[in-house]
Amino acid sequence: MPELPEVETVRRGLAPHLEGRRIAALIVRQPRLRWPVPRTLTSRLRGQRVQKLERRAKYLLLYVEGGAALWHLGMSGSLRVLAGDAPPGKHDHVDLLLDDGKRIRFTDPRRFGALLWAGAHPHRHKLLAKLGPEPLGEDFDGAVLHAGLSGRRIAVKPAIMDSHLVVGVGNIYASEALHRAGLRPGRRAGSLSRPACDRLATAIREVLAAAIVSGGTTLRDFVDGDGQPGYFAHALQVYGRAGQLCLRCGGTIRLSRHGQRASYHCPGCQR
DNA sequence: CCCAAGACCTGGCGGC
DNA sequence: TGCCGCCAGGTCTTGG
Repeated sequence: MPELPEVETVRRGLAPHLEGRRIAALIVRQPRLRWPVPRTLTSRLRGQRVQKLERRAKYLLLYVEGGAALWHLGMSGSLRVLAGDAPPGKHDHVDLLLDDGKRIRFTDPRRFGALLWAGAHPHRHKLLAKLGPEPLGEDFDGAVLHAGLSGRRIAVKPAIMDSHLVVGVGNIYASEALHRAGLRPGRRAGSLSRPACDRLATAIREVLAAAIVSGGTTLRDFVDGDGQPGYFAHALQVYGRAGQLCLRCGGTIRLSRHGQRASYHCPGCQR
């Protein structure tokens, strides 16, 4: 479900509710997520004041005194703010209760999400230590992309989805960014010229930034209220549009597959 | 090191 | 209706 823009929007929606508040309790109804939720997490968080809610890649980092908890939404996870008591549904695995009576509820039907303790130096945690640069940060550009892709024989699409190269490019935005850059998803990663990498890096940044802007309106309603999540609210140019016309050149969007994942591209304007 | 495939889960959909 | 196979926005782990 959540790609980087969604996770960032959730962070922005949640942070004002969390930061500065004290955690009254952590209720874990279903500890069996991607990895078991540590039994000790409850006592680590209870009574602690939330210092900050940060995002790294698609992970949320909940900082308290002594360290940070690491929260990942997986493929089907969501977090939302509830005002008070509300009977949990089948997939409402975790509640974080705050001292003002609010309840942060984690729902995740597929249980690919994770909730872990990352310690006093969370960025050194195994899951974060080897991640590539943030796509919207200063450490990511065409040069980094070019260096990371050179010599690689795999298709460029799965290559840019590898979080060791750059984080936060999920299946939807990989297709969208390649379309924006005019590159076929099946192109050998190592065949991209430096200018092509410049275009692709820029496209990745623009696509993600635009999704954060548009996601901010739809997803915030979801986090705070009872609207529907706005994952498809963005103006997608190719993703999910097989057989339809390309909005740029009028070609017909094609569905292909790289690895096990669906890719969409326009043969007319992507080389 | 590189790459492809498998693994973890549930739910929704189309087809018979 | 019911069952079956396939698909889904992630990403770590394994095996060649």
